Amino acid sequence: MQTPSKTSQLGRPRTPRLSRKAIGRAALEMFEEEESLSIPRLAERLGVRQSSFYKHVTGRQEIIELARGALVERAPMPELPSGSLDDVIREIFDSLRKAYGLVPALLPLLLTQPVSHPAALERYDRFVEAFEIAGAPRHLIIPALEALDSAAIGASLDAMTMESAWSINEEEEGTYPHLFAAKKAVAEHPVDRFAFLADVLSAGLRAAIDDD
Amino acid sequence: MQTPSKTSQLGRPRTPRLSRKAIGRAALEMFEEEESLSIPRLAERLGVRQSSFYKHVTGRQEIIELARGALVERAPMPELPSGSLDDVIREIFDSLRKAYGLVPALLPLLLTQPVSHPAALERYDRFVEAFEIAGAPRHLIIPALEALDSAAIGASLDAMTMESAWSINEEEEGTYPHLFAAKKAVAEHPVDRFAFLADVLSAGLRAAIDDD
DNA sequence: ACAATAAGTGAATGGCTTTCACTAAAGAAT
DNA sequence: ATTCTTTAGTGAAAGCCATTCACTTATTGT
Repeated sequence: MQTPSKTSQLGRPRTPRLSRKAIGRAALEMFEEEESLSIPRLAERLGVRQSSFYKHVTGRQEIIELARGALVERAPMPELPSGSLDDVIREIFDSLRKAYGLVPALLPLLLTQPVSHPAALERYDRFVEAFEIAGAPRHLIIPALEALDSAAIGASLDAMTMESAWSINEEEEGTYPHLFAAKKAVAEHPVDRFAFLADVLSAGLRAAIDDD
Repeated sequence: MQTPSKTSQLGRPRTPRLSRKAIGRAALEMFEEEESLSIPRLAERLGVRQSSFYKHVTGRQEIIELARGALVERAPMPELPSGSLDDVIREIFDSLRKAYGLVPALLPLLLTQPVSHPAALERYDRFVEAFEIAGAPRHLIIPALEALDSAAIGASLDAMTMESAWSINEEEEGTYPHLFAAKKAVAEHPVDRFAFLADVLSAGLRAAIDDD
């Protein structure tokens, strides 16, 4: 009479070891901690073999989409201001950047595939609703949302690429004088990029929408 | 006396088969045609073995940076308007989107590493110069340029992801009613995303800059 | 009780990037 | 001119990766 310490793990387990939700969450954690996704390493994290994933998911792309879902589910839906257009724009942008800021490594991968996870679609649906309530013309809502989304992603990535998006040394000061001076100026007089972008988007979107 | 049809290709060739410029150009072409970069396939294109690259380049990342250089060198520097801020903003945005639109597959990879190719740095240096001439405050030039860059990348990627960034079927109309309606509205009343973004950025950046 | 299905495994395939000892030519020094 | 050093390309291999598939064991439906 031995404790069934059989670790052979063959055949169907009595209790499920995986689920789409667990996969999404673990993938998201992996992106945060390792800045990349590897299926063998994800399997290790979950105490499972790599081939097991393919019972729940068609491939890598789908795991990435599940990570998007996990990201959305982690950040609670913000109070959606039935407020002014300005409030709506700032609230959405803020909500996006907060989520994206946590996992910069995931962003380039999210950019290359359409949003299909239900939790994410639901979130965007609410964003659209807020735009409607604020009185935005319906045909401009999608373009506006796309603009907010890429701006939030771009800013989060810029924030990750430490130092600067342009890598130049001291000795190249003479080669790129204007760029160098501009970098120096912003170093001496730092600008909060998120606040700046929020201002730009708010003013810009309101102008574009009112012109309609 | 035989024609030296020896294809053994061993040892140093009499005339160089590779150069950083040729590698960058070929990589860019490969991104355009195959939407990805693989070193073995790039070697095939250039009639060379994969290990040869490592005599000219430290690795994959550097090849991507050379592709960035090739992209910049392909598009001629636009006439830089010593004009109004509005002109400068639109000219830069247009120049960026034209370049990026040709190689959407490359963009996510460019996003994740700083600009270091001299041709690219030189181009950005001129952009900064144009901002200076237009009278933008120096510490806001870099943030403004970052905003233009991410917007151009985001819009080019959105344009690639055919149909829509949000993938929903007819039968999900009820699940995401606002999103669905907004998609329908923009389908019926199409919006040129680049023109829209140009308007948003122009108005937004001018407002943010004038507020200073 | 039994068939069908579902979840997990193990092994293999074919792709990828990078490294390194090797070869042959070019360029520098004597 | 000869020799030495450096340079550009090769070939083979190591160590990753994602994906597939025949197999095993449990659960579910009849």
